[in-house]
Amino acid sequence: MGRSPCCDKNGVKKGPWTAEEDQKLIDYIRFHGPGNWRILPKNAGLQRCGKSCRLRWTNYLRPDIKRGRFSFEEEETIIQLHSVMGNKWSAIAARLPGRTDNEIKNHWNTHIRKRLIRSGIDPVTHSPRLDLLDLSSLLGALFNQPNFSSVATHASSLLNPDVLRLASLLLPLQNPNTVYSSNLDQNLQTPITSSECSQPQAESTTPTNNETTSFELMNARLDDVASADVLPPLSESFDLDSLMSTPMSSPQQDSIEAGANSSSFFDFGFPEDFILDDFMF
DNA sequence: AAGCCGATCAACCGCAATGTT
DNA sequence: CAACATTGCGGTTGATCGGCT
Repeated sequence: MGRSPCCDKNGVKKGPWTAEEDQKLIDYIRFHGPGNWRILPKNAGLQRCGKSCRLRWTNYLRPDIKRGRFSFEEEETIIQLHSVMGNKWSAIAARLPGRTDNEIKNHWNTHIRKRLIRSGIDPVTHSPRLDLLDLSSLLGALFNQPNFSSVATHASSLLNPDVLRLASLLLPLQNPNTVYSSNLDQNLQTPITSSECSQPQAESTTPTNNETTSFELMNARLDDVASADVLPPLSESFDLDSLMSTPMSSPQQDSIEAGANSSSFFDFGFPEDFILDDFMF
């Protein structure tokens, strides 16, 4: 036996409320007060489920509801509260007089969340998206260190080892002072805009060697640079998805897409011999 | 003018917590 | 204490609208 329905589905209207229905509900609650939602629709002469009446009242008809656009201050408050509370919309709404949890949730999902993503901020953690946004800068600085091995030891505890290995492959291992480093230095100084990211950048990043890129060769190559105990071999299950999502708390697809759009990760430029499919197992 | 598409938001659904018998 | 009812909450859906082609 499943859970009994909250109301009898037969004869119960669904969908948008009419002005007449709204008026009936308002009149009833004005006289009797809210509550007893199960019997309310019958007493008020409404062909609605009690749950639907409660929702309509709390989210739309309540006299203390403030409607209209969210002010800048309200948005900032929501962001602040969300960073502490997460998706506790009712708790956030309790601190924003006149706003309902539903309204705040909708506004978050349609406006604020997208704005944060565009700004390179993870809307879940409220931290800068270091994994994608500044990965090239981070790794550029890392690989240009003269004492790379010791730095990598520390970095490997912070980053997905697969990221480090892939980045190692993409960097000019035999000649670290080629166009790659200048490209990376540039990245350190100038943030990449999304429009810039969409531009192909292959011409300045083409390596000269024509080695084939296989899984084994990759590991062998990396072993020349960093000792194996610093960087473990690429895991068999490694793929770009894991790389893209590693430090991110939210697996939501559009976060990934937005991150990729604004990311400077691919500004390394792939060597000609780099076969992306080699990473797709 | 018509069709498509993305954004928005009201409303719904399912589940969990809480209250009542 | 168990069973059931009610309420609250967060995620999701779908109708609507406006911009674009």
